[in-house]
Amino acid sequence: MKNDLILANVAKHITLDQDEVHYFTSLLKYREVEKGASLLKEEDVCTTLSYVHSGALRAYYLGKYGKESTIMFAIADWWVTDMYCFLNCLPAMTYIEAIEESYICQLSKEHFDQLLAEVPKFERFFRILMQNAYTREQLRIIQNLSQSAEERYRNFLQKYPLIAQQVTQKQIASYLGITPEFLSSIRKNLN
Amino acid sequence: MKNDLILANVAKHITLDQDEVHYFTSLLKYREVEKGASLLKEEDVCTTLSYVHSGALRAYYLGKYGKESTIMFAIADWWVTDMYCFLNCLPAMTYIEAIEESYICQLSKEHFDQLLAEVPKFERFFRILMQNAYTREQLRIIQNLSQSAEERYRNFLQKYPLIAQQVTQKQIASYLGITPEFLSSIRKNLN
DNA sequence: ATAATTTCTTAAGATACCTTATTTTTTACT
DNA sequence: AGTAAAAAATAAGGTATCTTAAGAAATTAT
Repeated sequence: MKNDLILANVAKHITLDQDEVHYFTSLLKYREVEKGASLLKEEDVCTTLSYVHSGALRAYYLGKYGKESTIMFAIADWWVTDMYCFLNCLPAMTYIEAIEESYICQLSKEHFDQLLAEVPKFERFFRILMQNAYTREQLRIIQNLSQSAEERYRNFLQKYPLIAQQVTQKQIASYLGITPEFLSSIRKNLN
Repeated sequence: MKNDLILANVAKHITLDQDEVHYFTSLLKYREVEKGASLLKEEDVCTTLSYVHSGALRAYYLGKYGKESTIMFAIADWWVTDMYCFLNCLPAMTYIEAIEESYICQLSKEHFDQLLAEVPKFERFFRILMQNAYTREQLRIIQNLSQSAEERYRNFLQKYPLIAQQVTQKQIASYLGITPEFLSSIRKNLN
């Protein structure tokens, strides 16, 4: 059934008994998000953590003069939120939008806290989730600091081939920190 | 005594009873690192997580043509390691060196795993540590993508005033992703 | 299907940031 | 204290990447 995917995701790191499975799934709310719709807007208090069941979302920061910087793409089996604002119950600094029709599964901050209190195994689960997120972001920083735009683009294609197919070049450019025009010229010179 | 600092750090997020305190501290190894000495070199298997009791360390990546990119500075009360390689028992991708004479306290990977198994509260502690590291790195990515070098420098000074005093401009430049010459020219034009 | 938007490409000129080299200043060593 | 080494400043010329603008291609909406 529909909980299979998220339960398999959890089972990668911890083993739940039946009661725990039942309790955990009772906290989840499924939701459909149309292509182009916003899940989170800047200044909305960010109250939910989302698991992507299907589709694709994009988290981005809106800078001065309307310049977008893509923070992450989240396709099936990824978790996404404005983590800092979620954890601290603050208005979001970022936007999250669906770049395809998506089906997601949400855990509110309240339920997140309850879950950690009731089923301490989830401390382990989220420790590993945060660990992976941290090391991923750190690698991205290293690459942003040490590589040229072309190298970063090649890396992106290699690391996220599925995402590369689902998103526009404009969005990839904003993830790499370059303009779409420059990405276009990189692509032209690739071979 | 010497464990006070690290215990206060732990106590920010979890409360230990006396046995747990005793067990935890029994796993720690204190170590002095001279200014300029390496704690970790690329290709060494990264087997320890370090808490900085006093002094200052710097983690950096060594890129093509010998270009250094500073990943993080760690002053008193910070934790530092090559997290990805520590967690996965892999040869390090980065270097860690003391930029001042430092006194650190180390937890081996083996003891780290034991600690999590024996005292599950530490899952919570490290979940929060990883969370904070993740959100910090994410903010850094947003700033790297959206701000000019001058803005990033101003931010750095504001966010890490203590670190700014302890490290050289060359090191700050390599943290910001610019050359020391360019940082020098930014500083000249600041007022 | 057609029109309307949005994305992608191309190209010329602009700018942020880099490279190299030299001098001055600060720090480390005996 | 004096010397060697490293860091910081300065400046000229170079390059990666940006800006602007226009047209072609693809996607979306009517």
